[in-house]
Amino acid sequence: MTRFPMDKIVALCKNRGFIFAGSEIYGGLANTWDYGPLGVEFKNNVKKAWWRKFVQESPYNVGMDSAILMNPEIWVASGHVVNFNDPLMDCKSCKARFRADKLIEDYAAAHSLADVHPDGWSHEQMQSFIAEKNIGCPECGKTAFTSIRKFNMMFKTFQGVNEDTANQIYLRPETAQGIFVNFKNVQRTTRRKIPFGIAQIGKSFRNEITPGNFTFRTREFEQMEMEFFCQPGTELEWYSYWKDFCGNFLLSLGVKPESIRMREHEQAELSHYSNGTTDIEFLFPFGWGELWGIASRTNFDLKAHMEHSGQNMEYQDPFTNEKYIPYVVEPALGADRVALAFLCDAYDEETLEGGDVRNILRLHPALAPFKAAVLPLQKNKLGDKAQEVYRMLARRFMVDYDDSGAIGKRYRRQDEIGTPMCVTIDFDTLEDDTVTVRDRDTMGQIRLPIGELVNYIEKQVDF
RNA sequence: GCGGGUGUAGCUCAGUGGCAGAGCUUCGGCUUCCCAAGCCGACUAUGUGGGUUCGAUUCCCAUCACCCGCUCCA
Repeated sequence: MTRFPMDKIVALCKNRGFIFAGSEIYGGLANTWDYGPLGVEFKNNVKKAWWRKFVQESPYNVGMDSAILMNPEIWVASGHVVNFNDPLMDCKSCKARFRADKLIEDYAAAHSLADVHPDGWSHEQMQSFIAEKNIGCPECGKTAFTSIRKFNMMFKTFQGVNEDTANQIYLRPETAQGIFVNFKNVQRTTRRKIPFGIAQIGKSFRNEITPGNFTFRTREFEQMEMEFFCQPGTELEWYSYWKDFCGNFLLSLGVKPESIRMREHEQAELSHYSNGTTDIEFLFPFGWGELWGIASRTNFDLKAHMEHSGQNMEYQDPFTNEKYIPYVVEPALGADRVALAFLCDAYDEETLEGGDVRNILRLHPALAPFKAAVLPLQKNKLGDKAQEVYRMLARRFMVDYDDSGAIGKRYRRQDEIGTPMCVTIDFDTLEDDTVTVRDRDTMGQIRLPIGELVNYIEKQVDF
């Protein structure tokens, strides 16, 4: 299978108005990206598809949209204030930078110290362990490190007029907590019985040390997360249910089976609160990258909020009257990331008989920015009729209109932005109200009455 | 944040201490009318800030951005 380099994807995105570099006229701002006219349609379609499968069609789930700014105590309870930072240290000799916990883990693995897990350690503990064991720099072998500096990945800002620490709040580093703190509200108002899930799409912010690879890792990103609440003991069944569900979601939207794989986390790799985690990975141009994390999180989050806020987070089973804190399965997906995956998977170049190359985005019609383009074969005499067809379709779908240049050139333009169907108006259209519908992938053509167009497109766009 | 490299038009590339060039793209016109045809015309650039100099796109410094390596987990 051909993997095209990322440059090609980036170039196409910039040229055709999918994604632009952020703040460009001021020299840019590292790793920020703006979605252009086609990009926003495309990304909205990705989100719509997810929402349809995870909320609209789901017998279990409901949706919500929580605030980005939240009470800072939430991040204390969730562990983000304490744990969401990287303990960094630099080698004084070769200037290489390392995470102290990684150094210790690697050392423990190399020396088969099974009971050494630096996850919960303080900086002092880590520092003295490194000194005690004389752990050296993996680059140059020297043992002189700077002291550990903590780097919290949460963006800080201030609420109100006083910029002092009392007013300091965070931009959320994940959307999940907005769901957890609303668990009772949602359960009560929707009268849901467990099992049920709450889904949310929204922006999150992480001050990553090393973002990069186009929109794969950015400091501002959009998440599509779902927290699924279930009875303790049933969580692993649901965990495997949602794993399959997520995989099927990607395949139903045209992701090539060979482009994705499931990677189950090893026992040692699991977070301390998780009893099962799987990553769905995608083969990006730069290699395999995580797309979708599906984690069985036990009752860690609800329990933490219950203890920290003093509010009861228990659910009472209406049949058995048993009270418990629900267990949670969380499929968390990056919207920008999965959009990028769809783009990489869809990008194709085809060499035609004449030798020239056709660029095609083989996006699933449900995801394509434009569902169809209306093209009059001749501008002056067929323009009115074409406009009429365009207006009719525009009431139902995003459609493009193009009357400039040769017809073949216009087909190519649409191929490059992933438009699945081209509706061509010719002189016969004026006689019998039929049009040519040209297919992006096969380049094949069929003749359809104008009256059947909406239904035809509707059928193609479904998934 | 560290090490190495690169910044000229929307894109791909020329070029010079003294008026900045080509191809493609885009737009307009003519022509054609079912797969990037042709002809005519038009728009658009030395990343940013400072220094040396009579004069800097060119030389120097800083800065910003991008690319390649160390990074992690949406």
